[in-house]
Amino acid sequence: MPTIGFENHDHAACVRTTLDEADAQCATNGLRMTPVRRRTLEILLAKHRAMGAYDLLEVLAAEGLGAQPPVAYRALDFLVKAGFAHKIEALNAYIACTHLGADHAPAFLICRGCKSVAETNTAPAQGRLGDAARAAGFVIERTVVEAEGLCPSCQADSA
Amino acid sequence: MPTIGFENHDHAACVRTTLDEADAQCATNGLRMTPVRRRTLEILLAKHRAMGAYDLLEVLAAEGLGAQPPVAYRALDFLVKAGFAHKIEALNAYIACTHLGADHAPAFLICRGCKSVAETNTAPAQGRLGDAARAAGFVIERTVVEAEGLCPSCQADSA
DNA sequence: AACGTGGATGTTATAACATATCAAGCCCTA
DNA sequence: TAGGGCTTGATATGTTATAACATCCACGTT
Repeated sequence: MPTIGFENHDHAACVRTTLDEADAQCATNGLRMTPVRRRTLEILLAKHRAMGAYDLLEVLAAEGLGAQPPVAYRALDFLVKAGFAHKIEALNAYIACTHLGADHAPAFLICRGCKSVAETNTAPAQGRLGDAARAAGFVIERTVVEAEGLCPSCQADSA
Repeated sequence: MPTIGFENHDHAACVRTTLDEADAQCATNGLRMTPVRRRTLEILLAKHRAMGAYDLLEVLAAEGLGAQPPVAYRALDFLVKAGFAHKIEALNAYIACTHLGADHAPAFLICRGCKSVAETNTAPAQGRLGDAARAAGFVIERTVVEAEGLCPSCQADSA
């Protein structure tokens, strides 16, 4: 599973195939991919960046898809629960999943220069965190792993 | 470095020695441990739980130490920058550091049952996250590692 | 076709978290 | 004792998130 985020790629295809995959997963799992939800995912995919709920809401509102905060939060909750998007806790923002279909514990590399976010993955239960949890008798259900720093191009800029 | 949080311990002593250590570090590093800052740390230590900035503010206000949000946020910023406290991103809340003095990359075990938080540590740059960062050319400056789940006593309760 | 159920959406309001800004005070030190 | 820099006081506002309740719509049953 590659780290996706800082390199270039065929973006239109990436959006299309991910939407298709999400549709397929909804069909398989009995989830309802409604217009607001689908458009929300599409916006996140197209932007390819972490977006605040209100940034998203602005776009939805301009398209007549609902102008109140709960609309955006409901759509995001759905996408996050379904695994189609992730919340970046350090930014209070949301981003489309780039590893759709893979059962993964996501981790993020967040550039403080250009605000881009790359998704990769971890196996937190296998490292020192897992050791500590086992030692404490703690059962891990979900992990948040985020690294802030500088992406290659912002390192070059600051040099 | 042990994981601190779910087990019992001599709490009064833990508060006292940590405050002393923080005072000592301020003296060493030319930081100013003012009344608001010291009391803020003491409250966090005594509570021994993640607290929202407004929970904290309520306590400070009752003691005449400043009733407006910036007072709490400034004190928390100072403590976080000094390494005396940490922000739990997944909760938008703050907790006193239990590993004061150690140069550490903190990690947290957050119980969704009783809301208690245990601090442990990680070496994120050494695991898969570090591998992914190196492969992407990303330089990590700070990491957020948080695990949500159930502590031993809440597992027992739900069984 | 009528009906009931459950999920999804519309809408209002408000809670919770966080910061910008500017004025005033304190402390060191030269 | 004057100046600079950090700290605090105070007002206002910005940002993120949810509670609560009404309405709608798809779907399966009668």
